Amino acid sequence: MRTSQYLLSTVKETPADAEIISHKLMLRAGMVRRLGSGMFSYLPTGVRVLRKVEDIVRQEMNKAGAIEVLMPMVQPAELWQESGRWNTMDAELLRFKDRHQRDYVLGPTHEEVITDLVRREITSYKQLPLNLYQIQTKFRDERRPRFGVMRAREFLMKDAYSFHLGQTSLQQTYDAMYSAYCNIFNRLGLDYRPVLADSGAIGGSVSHEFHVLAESGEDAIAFSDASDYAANIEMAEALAPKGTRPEPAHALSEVATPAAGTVAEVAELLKIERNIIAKTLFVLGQADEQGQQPLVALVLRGDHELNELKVEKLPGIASPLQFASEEQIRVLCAAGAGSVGPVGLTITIIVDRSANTLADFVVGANKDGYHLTGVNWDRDISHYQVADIRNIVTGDASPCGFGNLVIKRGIEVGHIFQLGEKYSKALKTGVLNEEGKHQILTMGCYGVGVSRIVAAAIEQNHDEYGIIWPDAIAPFQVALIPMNMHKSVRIAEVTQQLYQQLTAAGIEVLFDDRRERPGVMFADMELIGIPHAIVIGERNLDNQQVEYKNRRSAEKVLLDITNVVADIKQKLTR
RNA sequence: CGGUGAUUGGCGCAGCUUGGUAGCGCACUUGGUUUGGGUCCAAGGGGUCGCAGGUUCGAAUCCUGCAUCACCGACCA
Repeated sequence: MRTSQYLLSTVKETPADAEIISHKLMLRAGMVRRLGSGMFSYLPTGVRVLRKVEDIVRQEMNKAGAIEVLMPMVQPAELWQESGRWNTMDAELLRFKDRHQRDYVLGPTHEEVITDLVRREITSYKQLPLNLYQIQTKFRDERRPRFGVMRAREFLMKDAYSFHLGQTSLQQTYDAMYSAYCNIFNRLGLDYRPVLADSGAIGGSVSHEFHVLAESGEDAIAFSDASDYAANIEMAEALAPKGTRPEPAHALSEVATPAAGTVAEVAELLKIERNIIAKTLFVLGQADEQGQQPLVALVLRGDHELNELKVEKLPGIASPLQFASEEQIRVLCAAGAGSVGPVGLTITIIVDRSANTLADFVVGANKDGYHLTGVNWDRDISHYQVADIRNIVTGDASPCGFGNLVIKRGIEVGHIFQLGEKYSKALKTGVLNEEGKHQILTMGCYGVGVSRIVAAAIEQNHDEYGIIWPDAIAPFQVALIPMNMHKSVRIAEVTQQLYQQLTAAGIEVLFDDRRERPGVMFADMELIGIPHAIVIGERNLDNQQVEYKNRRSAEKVLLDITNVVADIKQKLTR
């Protein structure tokens, strides 16, 4: 490709609304342009990278035995009503009507459509197992689109769905997808980790996320420093602290804590550490026969954070989790939220494992402006349950039994689930098994965020000059940068010749034939992130040589003109 | 969804307080100059000032409503 025939669209100034580096660089490098909130047009350079990622994903899926299909982005509401997600998915689901006033959704994912397809096409156990995938645009009405294509509303995703007669078969495909995903991210050249995950809104049980590690990642991942254990922070179990709870040493007493509402303020006022304060939160319990939702108290150590996901899974708790209102708290405790505690409460009290090992701790007195000190479990609070309801923190013992946890940030680029029968049951999808009996299918589903990978790759591969593409997904592999070509016939001839040779060898070359100054060409090729550059100049030409420059290492070497193609080929396969 | 802020040429911004019909840098066009790291000089083209209403002799500027976009927050009592 010649730059004069191409749409380079690079810009010097960073548009004001770009927040993270990948977003800025994708705009500056002329890869994408924003159309509306969370919606992007891809310019030629962006498309090239997107297609490379897509191709790798497609190849590895095919290799793993999955078969490609393509399903509509617009889907009839009936299917979503049938699965129940018309009601449960709520705000993220973009709904609209056609001219006949029929309801439709823009597909945020395709479980309903694929399950419907399979229930029509698959009639016998002999056709199973089956793993179908597509690479398709999705639309999710994110509550807050941001970071460019990283969290866009419209995005490109590979989604695969597998169908089985039983858990053994599902596990086999799941394992095959797990290793296919490892192959994908290895080939992409990204630093990634598979982590244990929650299956969230999609439903199901066993699940792994694949994360590209990056400071700007929106997810926190817990790693063991002594094993392969890795889990999304919302999933990582906080083990009960070792050792037993100390015996009470102090009597219960009330202290005035005017104007101290938060844990930090109370700690400051009483000159104590936050970890001997217990904070109490109130959530709604499951509705009884009359539809009444009792309050449930949650007690955590002052320096810990509630894990909503863990709480939501406990019996007796409303799901989705709902916090009690200020009024409800005041009615129950006769005090504002800043002065509440578990002492004297008759409702269900759930205590975090760590808070449970406290002795002589501090809680709100259920009296505005007062706290209790010297509080002890059993002696002062008789009925309570103990559970793991907090987020893990750095240094906690790893649930795997080896080492301690460290927390890193990651960008979720892949997610595999064992769905079970959630959709096949709702949509009554089954076949006759070997015994001639009707059996509901078991499903798995496997997603890769194709457009998100592009942004994630940039987060992990850039410098002050711009993007540094891994070879596998670079928009072009080689940049040809002639010095003063429009004045020197010799330079022009050699560059044309190299362009033809490299192109003929199947190498993707961007030949900068613009009438621009060298600085402009260097800056653009570096911004776009082309991994290998060849600079053709008069001085080196006198020795029948051109200069090679590596984008990542900045290594410069002289190559003999006659060897350029071979030398570049060698660098590309390395 | 809550809070804050923004909206002026393709991009980044000034002008608004104190009303008088729009300006700067980049980009673009033309000519010249320069040519191994975003040259320099000159001359140009391009804007219903987000939309709708109001106040006024007169509105980018003041008032009202709407729209769009962004940031922060959405357990941390």
